[in-house]
Amino acid sequence: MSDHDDSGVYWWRLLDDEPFHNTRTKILFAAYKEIHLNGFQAASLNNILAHTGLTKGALYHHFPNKTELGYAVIEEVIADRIYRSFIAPLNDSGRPIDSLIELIQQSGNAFSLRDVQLGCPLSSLAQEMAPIDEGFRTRLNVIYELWHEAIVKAVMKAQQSGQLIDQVQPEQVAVMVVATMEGCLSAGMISQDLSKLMFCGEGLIQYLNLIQNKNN
Amino acid sequence: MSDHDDSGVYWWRLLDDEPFHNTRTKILFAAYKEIHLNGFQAASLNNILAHTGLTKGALYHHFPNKTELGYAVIEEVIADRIYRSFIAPLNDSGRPIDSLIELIQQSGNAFSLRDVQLGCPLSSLAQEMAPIDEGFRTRLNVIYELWHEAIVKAVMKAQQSGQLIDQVQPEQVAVMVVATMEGCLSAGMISQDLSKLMFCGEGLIQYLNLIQNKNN
DNA sequence: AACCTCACATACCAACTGGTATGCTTTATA
DNA sequence: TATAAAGCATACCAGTTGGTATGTGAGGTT
Repeated sequence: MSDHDDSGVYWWRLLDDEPFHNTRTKILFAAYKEIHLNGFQAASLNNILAHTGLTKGALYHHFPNKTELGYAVIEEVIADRIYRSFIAPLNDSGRPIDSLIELIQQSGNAFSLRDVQLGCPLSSLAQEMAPIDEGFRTRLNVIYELWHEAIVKAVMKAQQSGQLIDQVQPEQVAVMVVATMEGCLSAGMISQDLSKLMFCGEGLIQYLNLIQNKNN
Repeated sequence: MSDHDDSGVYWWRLLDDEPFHNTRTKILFAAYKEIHLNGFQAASLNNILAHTGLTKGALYHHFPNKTELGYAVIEEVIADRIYRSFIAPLNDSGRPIDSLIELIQQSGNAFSLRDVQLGCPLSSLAQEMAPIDEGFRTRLNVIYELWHEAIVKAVMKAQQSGQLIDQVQPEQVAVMVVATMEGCLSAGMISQDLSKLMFCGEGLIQYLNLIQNKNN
């Protein structure tokens, strides 16, 4: 079950400048893959080490235990990818809602079938660990809040320049956009159907169009 | 981690007529709870049996292995609860969108804090098992498709009686509604904040209002 | 009464888990 | 150059896992 090939094209592509050369980072990314595939609890330290060629001595030299390794994966790998993929691109646009729509479209198009099959590492970890470990929950929650904040800013900017209809509450839009994006990914994953994911994303885009003023 | 009290009020309340008296069902529901708490892979058969007072002989008399037990939990417990909570209530309304909105509101109000902390058993199981076991994925997908179909019917009915704006595609609305509902639950779970869940739900309701014709 | 099947209980097992104690190099420091 | 510390490797451990082989009592059948 846990064996796999690493040939999948990830939408959160690895960046070239990431320091893969040091042992700690090797373990961190191997752990990220294992966790992404099998979940945290089912992730095997022996598997992680087998993929890196390292041993248990190396692991426990850099991390005190499995739980702290999981925390580090969240803070140093997952947070970074979410930020680069969904938060950073939102900055400073004249028409923030349009650039949000564009971001959703681009994200959707970047998914391979394998990406969709594996699901979103953020939401799957949240589903698994949030109910049973506060350390996981708080660390994952930080990422979600950063994400929300970024969208809130964008919506408020659009609001202030009169691009939105009256009833819109920025925080509500933010929470809903994030929720729907992850829900769309989940729908694509469970159906293993990329078109279903895109279809769902178009629904979200329709919503974002409906809250915009037509006469502007 | 796996110990817990069973005092939580579930929104998918157990119905009185469910046959708890026979051994198979006892195991089934104990397994459901364990899986809902810890996920399937981390669910311990020994824990399940300890909660029922039964032994391994009983379990392996009724189920060939752990995986088949998981399948049975999906088909006989989870499917039933989703159907009763979200699918059956959608039938035959004069104003289907309004009754869908009402269903969303009622569901939201029925959540206790503990319900939200635990998350949705359907989506958490999907996140965990869909990528690594086809048997789980297909069985969970059946539930989602039934859910989608029911909403598609409702939207088409509203469409045919001219209650919706032109751009609406029923299947798109269906996929998005389900996706957003689960995303809202996820947002509530990760923040451990009921108001965030409700807030997200109101966003979805706003969407459902926006796709309705105002002059009707 | 003999027999058989069902419905479990008991005892046990190999495999794997996270974690630890110790040893060995290499590098930095003094 | 002596010494300390960092950065790993090796070997090992108790606990837990899913799974199995066997035993046993009740109920029905002939």
